[in-house]
Amino acid sequence: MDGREPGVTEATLRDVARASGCSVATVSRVLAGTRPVGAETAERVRAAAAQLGYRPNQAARALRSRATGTVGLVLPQITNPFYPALVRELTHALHADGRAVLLADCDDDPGAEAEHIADLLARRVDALLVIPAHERRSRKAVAAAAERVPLVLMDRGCGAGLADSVAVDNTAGMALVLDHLAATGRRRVCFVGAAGTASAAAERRIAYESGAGTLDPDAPGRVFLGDFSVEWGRAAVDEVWEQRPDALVCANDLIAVGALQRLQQLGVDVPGRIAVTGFDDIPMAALAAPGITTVRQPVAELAAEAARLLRRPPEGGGPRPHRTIRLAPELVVRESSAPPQGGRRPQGTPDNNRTAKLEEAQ
Amino acid sequence: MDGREPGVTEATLRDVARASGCSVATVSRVLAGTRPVGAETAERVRAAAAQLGYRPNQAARALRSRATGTVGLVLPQITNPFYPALVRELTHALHADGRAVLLADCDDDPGAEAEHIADLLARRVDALLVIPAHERRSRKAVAAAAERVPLVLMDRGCGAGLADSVAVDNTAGMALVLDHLAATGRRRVCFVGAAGTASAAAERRIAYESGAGTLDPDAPGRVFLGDFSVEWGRAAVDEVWEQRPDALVCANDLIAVGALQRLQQLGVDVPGRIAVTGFDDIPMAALAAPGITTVRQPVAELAAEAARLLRRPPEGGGPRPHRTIRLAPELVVRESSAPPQGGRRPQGTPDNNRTAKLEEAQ
DNA sequence: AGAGTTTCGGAAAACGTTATCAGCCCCCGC
DNA sequence: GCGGGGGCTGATAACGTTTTCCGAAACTCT
Repeated sequence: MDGREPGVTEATLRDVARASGCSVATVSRVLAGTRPVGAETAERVRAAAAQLGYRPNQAARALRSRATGTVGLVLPQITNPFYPALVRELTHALHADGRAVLLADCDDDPGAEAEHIADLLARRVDALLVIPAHERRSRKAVAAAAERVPLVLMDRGCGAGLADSVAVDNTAGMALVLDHLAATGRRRVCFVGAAGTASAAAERRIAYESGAGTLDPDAPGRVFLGDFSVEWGRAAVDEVWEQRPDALVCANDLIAVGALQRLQQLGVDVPGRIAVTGFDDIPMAALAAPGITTVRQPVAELAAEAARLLRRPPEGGGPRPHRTIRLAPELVVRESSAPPQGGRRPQGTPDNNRTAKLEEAQ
Repeated sequence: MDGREPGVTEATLRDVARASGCSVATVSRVLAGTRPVGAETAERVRAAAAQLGYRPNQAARALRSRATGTVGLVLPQITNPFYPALVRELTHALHADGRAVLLADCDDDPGAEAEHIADLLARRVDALLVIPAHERRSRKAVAAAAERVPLVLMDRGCGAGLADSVAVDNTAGMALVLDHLAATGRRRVCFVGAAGTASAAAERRIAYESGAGTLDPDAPGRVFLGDFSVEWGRAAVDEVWEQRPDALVCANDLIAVGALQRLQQLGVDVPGRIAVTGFDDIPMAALAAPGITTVRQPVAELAAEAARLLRRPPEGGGPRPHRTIRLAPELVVRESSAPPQGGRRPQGTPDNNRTAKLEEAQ
């Protein structure tokens, strides 16, 4: 119907050259805009290209110009509820720069992560965005990659000074939570966090310990550590209960969800008797009942910063100091931390905060 | 440290050839295994390649062999809670075949979808995996793409007979739910679904209408339609209430979550007074309290089938009939549909079904 | 032992771009 | 009138693979 032969083959630069009556070099120039070209010729070329539906072969372009217009995104587990939103913003930011995103899910395995990174390098990605699977065990592969292409670490750290990095300011976030709890009259807070040296775990824990003192001199000591899971959140309630806390500061939303579940199971009034807070603002935090007060990571801004770092390559010749960007988070107050005076759970206002309309339009 | 010059350049086939004392052709052959080659030479080549840390340049390979080893994955919204798990399984299945995944998130916009598809084709993906954003408006771009590369539709339809497709058997899933409700003594069920012609919406609605008759001749008529969102789930409860149902069959888990929230807000006992069921088994279904009985999509199998379809290309010359694969889902019984006799909510057994340990190890 | 047949290795031609290097023409200034 | 800049343009050499196409051996078989 479009006049092409059965052996449907893509229009190439030569075809456009032939059709517009000039050389491949000229066509390349007008299409890439690398060097000035006569107005009339340019017009002819453009017309021919449009008419033939020409699309440059990215493989050839990549081979010749040693740039694929492609960025590798390596993450531990896409099913981690915090990541889909981040991935979404990252792909949008990168697509806006005309770069495509090669996705690799490592299943939390540093070995698989190393393989994926190597594969992406062989595919000649222009840059890498890595959320390391492990603070220590990811280091080697990341370091090796970082000296071959621009690399930005996201969300989690990976030892010191390996590469540029972008993450939320966990310390500021924890301060927001503690201030809020203090302002709404909570006095006996406990921290339910995650053990280990992973940056989010450590930073949030330390931020709590150094910030909780204003509430109660003993508060910094009431720290309970497990992992970043709903299960631990459930279990932590039983551990923490003998401390008679009036607020549970959880190191992320999953822990908070677990804690909330267990508290409700025990018939404890939240927030009347005890407040619960989370971190990250995953979708589930808004949908829990009561909605969970949490710290929203500025996902779009994190993505934008990462894209910006990749745009501006190492420039200087020598080993330039790595750029570390920390973005301020935002406190999202929901019912789980409403002031305790009204002993009853607030009804009828499920979530007045801007809840992304979570819609699954299948 | 590794002896390379500052102008760090990748080892190439020529380098390996020089180092092993044979020609590029031979090196290519032993590394690609396309043709038999002398055992001793092969060994020398392999040693040299390993020693130089040679990795084939995929751009060059793609240019020459017209295959990039890359698959485009186009989806409407990665933040849709059902998709992360699917994306995870897809990337794993494709990586196992040695293919990389280019991810494109369309933000539910068919226009953006068309652009992404065109871009992926320009990047010479070997195949496309598409979850169409819109039943009708995605059709054109998908059809155009389908005649250039192997294309598999997933999860949702896109008009008739465009391409191969893989999805869950919605009809079978709905039957599982209705059988379960009948077996546990529910008699007045209502369906809370989504309007429109999108395949999941339509198929689940029709499956309900044709299957609910065995419970109660009037049941097929008790159908309430909105969209696939938590908000609609909340609102639907109020609409449906005057029907005095003892079971709410929701067309997906988000609706079920919303319905459950509203019911709890109204102080209605679930499952004592009324059962609630969902569809898809998103993570939130397991974590709601009570856990939501739902239909689990066989995500890993769906991904495996899609990968399989892509592996086996259209083969025959002529326009071969499209393959449509429907996989049977699995009923996951949780507390929200426990038999009504015990008027009290079951305590202390939050979710004995195999709940993936949802962990956010930051 | 000679002809056919396999096996292995190299030279070289693609693949579709981009970048370099000349060439051409026209115009300017002496 | 003539040498020398500038704009534009066309050949052509890369880029790093894969893939013919060929020779040169080394076998096999009569």
